[in-house]
Amino acid sequence: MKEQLTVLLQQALDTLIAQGVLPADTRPQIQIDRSRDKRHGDLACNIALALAKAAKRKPRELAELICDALPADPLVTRTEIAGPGFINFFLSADSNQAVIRRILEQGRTFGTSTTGAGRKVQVEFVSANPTGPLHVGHGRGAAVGDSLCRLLAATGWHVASEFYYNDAGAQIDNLALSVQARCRNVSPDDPEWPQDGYRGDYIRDLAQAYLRGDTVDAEDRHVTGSGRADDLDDIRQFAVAYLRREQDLDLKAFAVHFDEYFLESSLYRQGAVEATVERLIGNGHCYERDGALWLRTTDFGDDKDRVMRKREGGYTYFLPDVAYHLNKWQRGFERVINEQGADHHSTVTRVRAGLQALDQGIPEGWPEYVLHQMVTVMRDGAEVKLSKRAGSYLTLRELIDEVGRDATRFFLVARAANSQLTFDIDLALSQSNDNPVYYIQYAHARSCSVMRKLEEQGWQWQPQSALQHLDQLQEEHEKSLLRQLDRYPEVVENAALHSEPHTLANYLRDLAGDFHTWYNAHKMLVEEEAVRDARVALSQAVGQVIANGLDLLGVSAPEVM
RNA sequence: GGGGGUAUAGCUCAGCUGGAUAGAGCACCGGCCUUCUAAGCCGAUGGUCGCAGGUUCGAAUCCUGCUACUCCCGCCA
Repeated sequence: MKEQLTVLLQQALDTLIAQGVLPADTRPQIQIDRSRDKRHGDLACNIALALAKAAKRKPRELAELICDALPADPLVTRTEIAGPGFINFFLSADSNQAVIRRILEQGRTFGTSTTGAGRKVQVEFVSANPTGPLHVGHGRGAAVGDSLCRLLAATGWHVASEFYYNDAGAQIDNLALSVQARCRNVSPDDPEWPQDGYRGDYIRDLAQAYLRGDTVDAEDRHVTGSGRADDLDDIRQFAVAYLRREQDLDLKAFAVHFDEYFLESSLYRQGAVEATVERLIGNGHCYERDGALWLRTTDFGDDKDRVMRKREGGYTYFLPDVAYHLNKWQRGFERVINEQGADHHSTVTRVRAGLQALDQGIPEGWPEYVLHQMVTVMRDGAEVKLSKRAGSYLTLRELIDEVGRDATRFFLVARAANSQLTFDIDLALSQSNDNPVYYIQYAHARSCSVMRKLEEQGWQWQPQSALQHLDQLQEEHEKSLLRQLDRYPEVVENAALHSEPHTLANYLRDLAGDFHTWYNAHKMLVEEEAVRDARVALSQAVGQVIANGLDLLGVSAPEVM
């Protein structure tokens, strides 16, 4: 609808240019906004305010001229000039009601677009090292990252999801030593316990499984434990597989899927790390100091230079990170979005600097980052304390078991990533309108219930004939709902474009609120057939949009509650 | 000390990327009411958008400088 209006406005401006009212070189950005206030019509345009100076006229006067030059169109019933010079458009009832037809015809595809045009985008998220179960912070990454994938796919991108992890570094050695200690019945408080060992109880379970000779099947590896406590390498293999399997189960419980699991070790095996170092040295961005090899990242906006190769010869994590991202670039991803905890923010500049130093024509802002802030968990009005030293923390799976997948996903995705999040378990569990998940799902269930009730009463409802009666939707509540429904495709588009899935969550809460209000105010299953047809059509449309939107958040839309 | 993030109603948070009188839910207050599903419904009150400047027709939104909270700042990952 905005597009049609833009065309009309452009024609009006062309006319004014031809008449000499506007300078010939006017290249205006036509911006059309939805009116917040009903009295300001349906859509508003600020073009007269923006062009007033160029036209050397008062904004209202120019607005008048634009309106006069506007071609007539059945879409627009009338225009009005308001405030400092806004042009308000009042659209025909017909065009407002047409959204229901679009929704019912398009069904599950309503709200999707082809904006991405099949271009390749990769979303990397979670990327937890296999040293323990996933915690709530990983859950936030999983919820946000997976929703981003869904949003991008819905807007026409070719999406690949990826999980990156280190299966061979110092932390994994540490893991193996911890498991070995447990195999030998050493406890975290014993003097022989390894320095910085992983103290959690899961290490004990892991050790027992190893000693039993269990076989573990993870998504990307399969290992049988030998049970030999002396074989540290075997323990390492087993421990990584075991914890990867645990994480797979966590992700499965969360309905999150990855197309690719990428191993840091593979970069070394393929020589990608060496090749990257040589390239960086060859480009003259490196120097030696104190026996270490440094990259001059300050040339690319970092606040200090970074060590790439340590004095003892090993590489810092930063170098494989650069090699990894070069690999992503070579795989042809036009966009790469990395979803990570905000504590990794310092790597952003570093990785981008490294990529620039490679001189491969990689854009400066590539890759994109979505960084999420910390999650704290509340239960019974008090913060659930997480003790890293004792290795005790609330795992993602425990949270899902307690409040369910839908509530967990919704709560973790419903807040802007870059603000801190408090997860209120009591709220997530409550079946009341305080709980947005319940509130939204209930709106969907209600819309389904109306249909069931209709059939019980022996009434017929056919979309084709119902669509003939949309002019019956005259109540204010119905008009607000129509406006709300009409926004949905834009909401999806913007959420995908700006990597902000929380805006979709907010939208759904608003839509559900409008639906409940309408439901309370007006009976749908009235005797009068035309009115009933139209209202059921609206109810169906709302249910469809809620189902579509919830799906993009990875939340189910139950038909009965 | 350097950097990231945040700051909006008593509380939890929105605010469509610069638009018109800043919104919602809780809480509080006043009415109504038990329904096509069982979250009751309607309304009122409540704001120096952290502070101070700047940019322009117009700023919660952009820029600069402060303040508070928070996270990061290793030849760990």
